[in-house]
Amino acid sequence: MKGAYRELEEALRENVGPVVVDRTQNPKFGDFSTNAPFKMARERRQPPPVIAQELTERLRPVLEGRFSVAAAGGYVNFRMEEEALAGWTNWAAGDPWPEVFPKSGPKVLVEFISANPTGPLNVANARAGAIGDSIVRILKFLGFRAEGEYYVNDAGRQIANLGLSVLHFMKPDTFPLPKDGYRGEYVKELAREFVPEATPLLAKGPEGITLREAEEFGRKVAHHILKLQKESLKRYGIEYARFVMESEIRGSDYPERVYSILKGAGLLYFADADGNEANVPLPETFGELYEGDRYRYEGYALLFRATRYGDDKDRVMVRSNGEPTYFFWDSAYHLHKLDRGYDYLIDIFGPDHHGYVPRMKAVMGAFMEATGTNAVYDVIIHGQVNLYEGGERVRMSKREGRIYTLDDLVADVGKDAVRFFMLLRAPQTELNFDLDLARKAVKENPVFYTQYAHARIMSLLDYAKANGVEGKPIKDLPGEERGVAALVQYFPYYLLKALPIRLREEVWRGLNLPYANVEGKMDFSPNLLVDYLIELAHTYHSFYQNNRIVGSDRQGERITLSRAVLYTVRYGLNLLGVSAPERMG
RNA sequence: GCCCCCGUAGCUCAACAGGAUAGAGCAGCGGAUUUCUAAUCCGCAGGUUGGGGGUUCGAGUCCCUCCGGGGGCGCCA
Repeated sequence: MKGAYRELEEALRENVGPVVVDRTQNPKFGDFSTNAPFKMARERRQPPPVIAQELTERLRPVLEGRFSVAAAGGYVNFRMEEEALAGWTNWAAGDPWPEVFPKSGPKVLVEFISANPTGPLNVANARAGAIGDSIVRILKFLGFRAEGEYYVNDAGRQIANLGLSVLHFMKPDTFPLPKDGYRGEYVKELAREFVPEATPLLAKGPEGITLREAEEFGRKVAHHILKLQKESLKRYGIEYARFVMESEIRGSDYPERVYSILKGAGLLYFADADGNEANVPLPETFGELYEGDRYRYEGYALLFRATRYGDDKDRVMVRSNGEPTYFFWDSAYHLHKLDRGYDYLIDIFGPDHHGYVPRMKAVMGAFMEATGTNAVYDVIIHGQVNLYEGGERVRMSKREGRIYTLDDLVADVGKDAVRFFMLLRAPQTELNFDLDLARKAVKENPVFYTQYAHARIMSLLDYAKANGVEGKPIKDLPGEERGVAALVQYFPYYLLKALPIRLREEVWRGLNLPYANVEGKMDFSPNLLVDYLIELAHTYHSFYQNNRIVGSDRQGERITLSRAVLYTVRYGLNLLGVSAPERMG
């Protein structure tokens, strides 16, 4: 058995084609509907109601016993037959969700957070983490081979900076704090911990230390910070398939490959200080840009013709002083990803990285064209997070040390509330996070409200067991029971809705059903799943309030119904990274 | 100046690929409790979807334009 939604999709796709199945807005139209007749009207030069009528007659025998089918204007509406719905509910009460979709879909890589290992994770990282991890979980659930990945910028000037900052707090009089140095309380703490590693450097004094030595020391510190970040992530319920170190990318042959691919495609050139293309021939390899540590093309920057791929200016890959840009190393990393054979590569960036997207898309476009690789690359920019407390915006200031970290947030309101709240709105929108509300165990708090539905059912099942009441197969669904049962069947529907259309169609394609080839943006909407869970919780609370379960003449059936809700809420919360507690408080 | 996101009920937000009467929650008002967890439920009220124009059988959704809020525009990361 596959559940009502999947059975309907399959029947429609096999008999009509890749049409859109919707939940009806108004229950009087049934449970599901399709507006396919409107879409087919133009091509077939027939009015939608005529097509709707025809489809209705075609589908009736196919869906016999499962759905009643009715044409209404240009729509075709489907209503789950009571006996069939009873069967699907019995099925849902058997904890079926993990098996609903086969696990052999497209390979997807989702990169998220990738914060610099120079300090604790912050509130924006919490948003990216909740979104990214949830997307990976939902994709896996729907059969995709999805992985989360974290890119660690453990190399370069900022890491040297970190090292020098730590040295400064060890010997403030001897070692000046570098410009753009790190100064939070945590840096002082690191200064206390890293004395043994720093001893040789401290002896050399600020003038005696090379940039490379500062960076090597900084990297040790960075890896320690990364360890702390990993612990934060663990407390936050996020698990990655892997962490990729920038230092390893730098030491691999990927920088050389980036150079050779882009040069081969005629997409690199030297520019003078004014940005004008210079008549200076490119060397054969990336390595030949240097002689030892010396840059051979002093005064000339190496540019990538990003404008050929839609960016509004060409982008610097190696500065005129010979130092490659962040963009260059990131390109190497992304080439590495591309080489690993994913079908979809998704990056989740914060709103401050907005301007960075066109150049990444440009270089990825260039890589794919030059190497003949065919993957979909897209970037999700999530909105910023505003914390509110006591009705006022919580102002943060790095300089004054008033920063609110992921750890603070989790310690304050709990992992579950943070993750739930972070997913409450569409990823690209701004999010107002009400700390007071998140802390409260009241129904206005949607996390609590939803978890309570789960705990309530657990408690009910205990009570039923103690009273010798067992679940019985459902045969009919009178009164409010139907509404509860119907909503359970929407679960896979909302999982699909959380995906961009393109990936939704991949699911059907993977099941060898007709599918639509859809281009377009990779907009994920885990917030729709969140809304659904709140609605399911509400519907159950209402049913529970109005209907006695144990002791009623339908006690066995109502236990079965409650169990169907239980597993659905549990899996739903699990996909959000939120726990499903057995009891509250 | 250019680019991106956002603008829907008093507040926070939905509206799934352009489809049916724009939906929730909170706040407000009125009700329900010898409970299988009232940590809950039921009801009422609340809208010119920022303004204007266009495309369409049909627009909150697409296009143009204006207004407002946020973000980005570096040989920083």
